[in-house]
Amino acid sequence: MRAKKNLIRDGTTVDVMVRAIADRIVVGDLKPGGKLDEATLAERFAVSRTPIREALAQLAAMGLVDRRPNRGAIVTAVSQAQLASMFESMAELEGICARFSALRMTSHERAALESGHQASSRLVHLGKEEEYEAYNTEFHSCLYRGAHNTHVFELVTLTRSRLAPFRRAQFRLSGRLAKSWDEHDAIVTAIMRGDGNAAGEAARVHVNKVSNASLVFVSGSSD
Amino acid sequence: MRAKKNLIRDGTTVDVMVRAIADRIVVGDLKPGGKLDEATLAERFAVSRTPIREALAQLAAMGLVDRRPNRGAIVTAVSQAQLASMFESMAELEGICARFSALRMTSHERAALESGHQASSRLVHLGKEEEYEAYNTEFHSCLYRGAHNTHVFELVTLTRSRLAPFRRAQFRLSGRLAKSWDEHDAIVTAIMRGDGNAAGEAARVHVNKVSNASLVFVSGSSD
DNA sequence: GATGATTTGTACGTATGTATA
DNA sequence: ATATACATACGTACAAATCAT
Repeated sequence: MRAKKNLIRDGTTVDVMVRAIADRIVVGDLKPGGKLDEATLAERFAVSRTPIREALAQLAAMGLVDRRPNRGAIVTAVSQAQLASMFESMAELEGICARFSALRMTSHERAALESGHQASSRLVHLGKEEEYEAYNTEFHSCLYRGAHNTHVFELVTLTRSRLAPFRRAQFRLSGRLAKSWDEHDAIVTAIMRGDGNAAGEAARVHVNKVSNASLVFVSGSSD
Repeated sequence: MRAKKNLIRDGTTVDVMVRAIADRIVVGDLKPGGKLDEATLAERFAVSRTPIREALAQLAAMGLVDRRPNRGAIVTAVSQAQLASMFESMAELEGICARFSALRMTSHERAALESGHQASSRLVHLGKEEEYEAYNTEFHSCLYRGAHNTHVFELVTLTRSRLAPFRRAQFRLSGRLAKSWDEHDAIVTAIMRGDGNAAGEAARVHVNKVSNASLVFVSGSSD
């Protein structure tokens, strides 16, 4: 009887729904401000309304959807100001992670960070945007883990997931790939030196650059 | 006019349940590690299991309860290490708020902060712990708002609510009241000067002191 | 402004999965 | 290890509220 759920490790149906709906939001399939009809979603995923409701509640707690009593749920429509505040928070949180990483990373973690970073230069030279984006995610995850603070990890992960819908195509801008690597390099160098303040500052600068790129992208689109 | 809505905004019963259960946890009525039986809670609050389930889901998203598939929910049992990481996060977040506050508070906000702070010295001299605690909450809320960053506000509020169960009696320790005021004073002074870095540093120091006091309390008590 | 239609909120029943003897 | 007991997860039914006409 386990044949059905063998593909991916799915705990409960609610979790599957959370990921499914979140994906549709992140991918842009469901647009900010768009209505999320429980019955429609239930039918679309061939489940009852109950798990959909719980999934929406969780997504609301994550901040991805907005849910008003008796009036249904919509994809969270973030204002430009709110978006800016989220990017600013992200920069601060990453700054914290980088600072802590510089002070606390194990030698193994440092080695992994550096080797991954060096290897990524190849992706830059080849202009492999997709692959660099994947590496980039891992790079930042290294910083989050390297901070050795579970709560900061949760906060930065939460913020990152909330920002996800607005970070598409961040590497499409001219020269962002090479610049991103240089900024990573500054962070890595500082961490290797064990210079927490420098690492934090470099990370803040880096994320702020990404933010500006994304904000330009978002405001460029018509909404 | 709907008379009820103006008094308290108790939209849905789920929200009421969230607050009710959260209160019982924060107050210590439900202890970390304690089982949260849906049927029992439903009976206790005279509602069906459905809103209880949704409330538990939300509380799980907030991190106050831990919910394992098919195995029920328990009040989140935080390890000493996790608790330390949360306090550390809190210090960082408050540092960010104080730094931003120093740079961004309106003149009106600055005036309110300073006047409240000066007025609170009276409470210290009179040894009014309860009232000072209430003021202290307001003081920190001022910093959160003064940062003018909605996302940071959410993060710091979330973290604060998670720490709430462990912050009881923080002012019972010898001399904490006067020391707290002095630390506040350093923060306020830096903000008035518009010195962001000094304000951030002062806030971090302040929260770390509170953390140490609370950690001693937690590890000292045997519940 | 009232009424009908649609959608959310709550109650409850059944089955599956987990823990215990 | 098998079976039994029990709590949870999901589905369905009904009530209440919102909106559209």
